[in-house]
Amino acid sequence: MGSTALRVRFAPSPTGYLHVGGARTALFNWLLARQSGGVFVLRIEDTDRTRHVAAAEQKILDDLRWLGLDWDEGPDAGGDCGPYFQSQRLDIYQRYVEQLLEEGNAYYALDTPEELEAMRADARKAKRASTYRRPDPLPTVKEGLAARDRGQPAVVRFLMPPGDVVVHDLVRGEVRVPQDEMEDFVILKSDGWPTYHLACVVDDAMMKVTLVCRGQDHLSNAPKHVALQQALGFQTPQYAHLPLIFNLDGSKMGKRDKHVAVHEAVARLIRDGKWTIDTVGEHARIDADGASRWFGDKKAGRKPEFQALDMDGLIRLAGHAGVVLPEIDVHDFRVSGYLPEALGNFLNLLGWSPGDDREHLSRDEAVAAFSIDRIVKSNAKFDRDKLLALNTHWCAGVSPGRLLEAFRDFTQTGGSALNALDDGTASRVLEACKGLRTFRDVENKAGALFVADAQLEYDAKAVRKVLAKNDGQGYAMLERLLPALDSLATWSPDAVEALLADVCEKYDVKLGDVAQPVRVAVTGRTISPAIGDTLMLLGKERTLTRIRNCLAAVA
RNA sequence: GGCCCCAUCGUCUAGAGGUCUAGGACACCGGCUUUUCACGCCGGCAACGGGGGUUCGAGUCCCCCUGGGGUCACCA
Repeated sequence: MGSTALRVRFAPSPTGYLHVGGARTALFNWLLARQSGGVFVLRIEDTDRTRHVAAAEQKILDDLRWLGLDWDEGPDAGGDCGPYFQSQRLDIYQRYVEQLLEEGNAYYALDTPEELEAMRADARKAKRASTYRRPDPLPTVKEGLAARDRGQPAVVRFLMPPGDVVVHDLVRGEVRVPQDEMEDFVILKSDGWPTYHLACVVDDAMMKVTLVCRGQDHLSNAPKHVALQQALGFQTPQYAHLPLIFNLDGSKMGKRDKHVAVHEAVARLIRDGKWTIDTVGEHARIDADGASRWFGDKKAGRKPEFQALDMDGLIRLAGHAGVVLPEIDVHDFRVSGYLPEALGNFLNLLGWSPGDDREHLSRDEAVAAFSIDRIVKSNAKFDRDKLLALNTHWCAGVSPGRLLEAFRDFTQTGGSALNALDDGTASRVLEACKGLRTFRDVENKAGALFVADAQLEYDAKAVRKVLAKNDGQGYAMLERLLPALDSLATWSPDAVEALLADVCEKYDVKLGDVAQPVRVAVTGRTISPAIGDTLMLLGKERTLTRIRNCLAAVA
């Protein structure tokens, strides 16, 4: 790998939460750095002022940390190549633009949007790839500046030098792009901010990045970047372009998916008369105008504007509408009760494999095993079933302490009612929920134990099938059980289960005939931890209270 | 549409010319376990897109076709 240490970077743009695809890229870069003693740089590419989302950086950093990916240089970490926000490096880009301009490698372009559109149309008709027609003669810098000062749109374009460009990609080999495929792309926007291409090339050079590992959607950018590097006299880093990740059905994993899912549910609620537009605003905590823009108005022919609602509002709205959001961001999985160990393991296996039959890799094992030449070339699909299986595996394999820690993050981040539990209780709940697939399972299985007794809701179907059937056989069983439980001296899972077993023998019935009525009576549902654990968690008093309440309700 | 990239079970993948009657995992199907839901255990189904070459021999190399994807912005 040469004499200098490896320096890699992850460069997200703060437009929302950390996407799983981005997380995979970050993970691979991190792995590369950690296994080689190299440096992992985090850089925020916030040069798009229109798409910038407030506090998005913090969310991204937070989810990166949650995944266990730490960076050596970047926001909160500092470093010698900062600042690590592109919005704070504007003067640097300006310098290089001037250099390019002076050396005749760039020029001011004064085309109007209409002219550009016309060029695109022409190119399409002529079946040409590049659309931009270089002006002849080129405007001088003076003319450009003058036009800009007059308020005319003026951008700076890179003057693409003649000759094909070859990119040496570590996963794809040599990629050659013919010269006429590349046009004079914009490097400085009319608002004075750099485009991605310029900022990225300049920063990678100044931050001494030796290897650029990113998604394959950037492959077609690589030749442009190489040409720019040559014009600026920069060294070209090594490149590795990762295969892309799609939904199982082949569609892209876009954040639109979430809006669409919620929108459909809300439309249904409104159609059924259960909600109005005001309800939407209320739940999403946005004003009436925002709500109506987000939802759209069919009669007025107004399409939904999804940007009217940010992700946090959308999450709130989804909660109220009873929609499980399609999970596409790291944060979604965090809120859904996944372990970072599992998500990381899963992402690690998307586009890479260790080469043997191992599927379960700890982070340390991944650091040891990872290598760029084992990266797969073809795109992958995100199979949630497999992720679920991995999560199940890690939930079972992780230490009780670690599981508790992760569970607390889940209840906190997702706003679970179980967040109120103390550590001791939470541990016992986790223990009683062994076999869990996600932390949501814990909520579903044990949540009813922690609502107030008077608030306990009974599932009608469960009552019918377990308690009421056969002339109230279940209720009868409860009547018999009540005094026995009441007089039970030691309240432990074993003692409770022994008592139930005795009852079975005494009345010659199956364990299910006695345990299920109790379960339904104390939880309102047919699902809960093992009956001994369920009653233990509930405590003797509340168990008896709930059974009495249940009996009283039918009396 | 131009250009670029890719192509093994439904999915993630192993496979770097003979050891491939193609391996593993998830999903699925059967069975076992079981007081619910899960978990767990055992077994089964299931793939080299098509056509040409090269070679004694091709899933593995080459070409074409087909299919999928990316990209063609003053977004990154």
